[in-house]
Amino acid sequence: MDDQRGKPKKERAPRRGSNRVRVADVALAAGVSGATVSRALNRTGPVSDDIRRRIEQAVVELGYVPNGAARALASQRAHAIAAIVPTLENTNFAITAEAAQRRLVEAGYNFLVASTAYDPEREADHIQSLVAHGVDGVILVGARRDPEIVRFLQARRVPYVVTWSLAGDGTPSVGFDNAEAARKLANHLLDLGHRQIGVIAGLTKNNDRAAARLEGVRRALEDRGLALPRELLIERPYRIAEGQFGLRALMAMAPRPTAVICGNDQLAFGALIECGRQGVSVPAEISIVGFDDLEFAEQIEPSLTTMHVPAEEIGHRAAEYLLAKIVGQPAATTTAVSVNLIVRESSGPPPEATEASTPDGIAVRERAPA
Amino acid sequence: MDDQRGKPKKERAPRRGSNRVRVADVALAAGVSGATVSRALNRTGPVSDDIRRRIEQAVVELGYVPNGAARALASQRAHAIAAIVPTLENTNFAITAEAAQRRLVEAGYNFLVASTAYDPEREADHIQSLVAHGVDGVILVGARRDPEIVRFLQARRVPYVVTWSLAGDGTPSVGFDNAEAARKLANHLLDLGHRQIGVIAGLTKNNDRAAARLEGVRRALEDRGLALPRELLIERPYRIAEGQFGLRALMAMAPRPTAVICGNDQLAFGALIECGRQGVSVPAEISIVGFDDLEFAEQIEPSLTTMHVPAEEIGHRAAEYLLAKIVGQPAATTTAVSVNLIVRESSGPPPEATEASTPDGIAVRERAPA
DNA sequence: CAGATCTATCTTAGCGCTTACACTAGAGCT
DNA sequence: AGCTCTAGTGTAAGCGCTAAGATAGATCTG
Repeated sequence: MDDQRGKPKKERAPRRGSNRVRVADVALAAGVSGATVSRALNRTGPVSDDIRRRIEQAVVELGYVPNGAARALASQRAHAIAAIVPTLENTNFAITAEAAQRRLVEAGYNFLVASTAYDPEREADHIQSLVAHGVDGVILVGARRDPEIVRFLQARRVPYVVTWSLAGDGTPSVGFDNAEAARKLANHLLDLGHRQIGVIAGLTKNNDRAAARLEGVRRALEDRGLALPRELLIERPYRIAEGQFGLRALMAMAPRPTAVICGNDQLAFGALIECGRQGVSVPAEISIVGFDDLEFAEQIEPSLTTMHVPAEEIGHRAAEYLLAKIVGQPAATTTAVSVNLIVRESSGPPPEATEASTPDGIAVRERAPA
Repeated sequence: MDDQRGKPKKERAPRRGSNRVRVADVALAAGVSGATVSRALNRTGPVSDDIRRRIEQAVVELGYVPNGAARALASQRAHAIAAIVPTLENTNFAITAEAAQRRLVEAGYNFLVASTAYDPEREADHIQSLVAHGVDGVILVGARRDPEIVRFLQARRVPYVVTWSLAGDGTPSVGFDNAEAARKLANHLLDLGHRQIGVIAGLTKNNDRAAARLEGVRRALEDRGLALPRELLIERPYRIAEGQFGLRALMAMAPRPTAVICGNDQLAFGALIECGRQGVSVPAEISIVGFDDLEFAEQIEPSLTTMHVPAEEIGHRAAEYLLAKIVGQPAATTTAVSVNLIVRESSGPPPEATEASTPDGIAVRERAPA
């Protein structure tokens, strides 16, 4: 090379980088070029068995570990996928994330998480930042978000998949129809004879799942000519204490509901606990149903009737989808996982059941006989 | 449309990379060199106010976002930190991870997670892989692990911190003394007069926290001249159903314990539920205590006496430690967070309390009076 | 058997950024 | 005035890896 710059030409400073083993070292040891090492290691081109063996041996002997950043820079692939969830405190999302992580790590990908606390802006920020940092795919929760951020993802050609919801439009998603599931839950109660049904929903503001569940309940009621009176609907954050609060509020209503549908199990646990506290017997006096089927649902007293959601499967399939998409394989845009109504002890017929409704389906005021 | 590809002397292939805005573009727009842009953006050298302003404006106008891989490669810093936890299903670890993530993202770092399912080998694999991929720091759970992996971390000069335990040796850690905390819990029961104490511990095999808690209980008993008979100790995975199992087993023992210490709240919930199911009144007939203070602990009937652990604080401080370490700032090697005994309804004096032990402290066989 | 076709491998040019070092002015001293 | 500093900027050398194109044999083929 030349030396045109400055006359004194000082010995170039010692290398900046770490002193770790590099492809060049492996190549030298195996007596081949770096390109061949790369090809052998990434199975990205033909390499003779003999050479491949020599390379593998050299890798082991030298303890070579590829440099992720360099690989990412050169190949434009970070080998990392991110999940952006509302919160990890919700066991469901934790389970979904963990399942995705398991599958991804197995496929040689790293897994990043970020949480939004249900704040769309934070979600947008995270998406931007993670994509900028080069993740190869993104797992999102919920189908509702600013179209701009969707365009951003598409423009950057970063595969993404929505979970816990089914996206109507072309958006890739793995989840289930929250409205339909909630409708089933409501129908279970309606079929048992309940007509005064209260709802303790999750906050629907930035949560399409919560909103859809509520919508599903409304639909079920409408199908029977009933409506959800405003005073029987309570929206609260997903916490046990809020479920307790919700139940107290509902019990204070004049036409006291004979059944309460909760936006998730967390709220239902709270409701159940509050019933216990107030000496209201479940399901004799009131039925309570939840949604998600957390571990506790089966164990609590009385055990909780709820909608089982395969949280783990959602994570697994979302990972699967991205993995396929990244290598350009076709993959079903929409994957519906099945949710199941699990009827347990917390739901039963209303107090003075069968006579409780008039022919036209309008709920009749309970007149406590004593 | 195209024509450039023609046969005549292949014009260097079109650039491989994305067509995104790069520093060079920003530099051009701001009329400075790339180096200055880098310095301005990373505050890594002096830049005049005027130029800084021009650069910032160009960044906004062009929508420049730095390429993480290139930055990582050039600077040998990935701006990413990983947490390796046993499982995210345990709300405690989820909370710790989430808190760390929040702090880290705030500081401009990405956050990776991997879970081990309490398998030391998987933990080692994850550590290797994540460090190889260039993370700048690692958050670990528990202080016990193969010295080799610790050496690896040290050799690679990757800062790491252990959580949920306090490491005796020089290992950086933020947590608490599990043994001491468990000892307090046991003392609470002993002070109430219990002498027949059963334990449903977590699996201690690859879990130093579980082991330490058990050890703490043993120590408390020994301090009063008591021992933990083998048949009163049950080790089970951290699940509600296992707590139920454990309680059933304990109830079948001849000297039926008057109190049960559970390795965590999960197990305690199971025990509590099983008591309810078997009609054993808590705390009148038996006291149950847990460890962790999950959300449910306060709400369950009867509410659970347990050891409160600041899971969030642990995550926050662990992140803080790594952040400091990465930039070479000093940081306390050991951060003890405080745990607190929360006495609730599930613990009380033993059935026929005060007379239950002989002067020398040896528990007396309960002879059911009927 | 020359030319065409493959195959396995090497050469080399980046990927987009940071940073060591060189350089230029103006400020501060003596 | 001559000198030393320092602040602000530019130049260019990589960081460690991948991948396009070039190359050299080996294998066909008519």
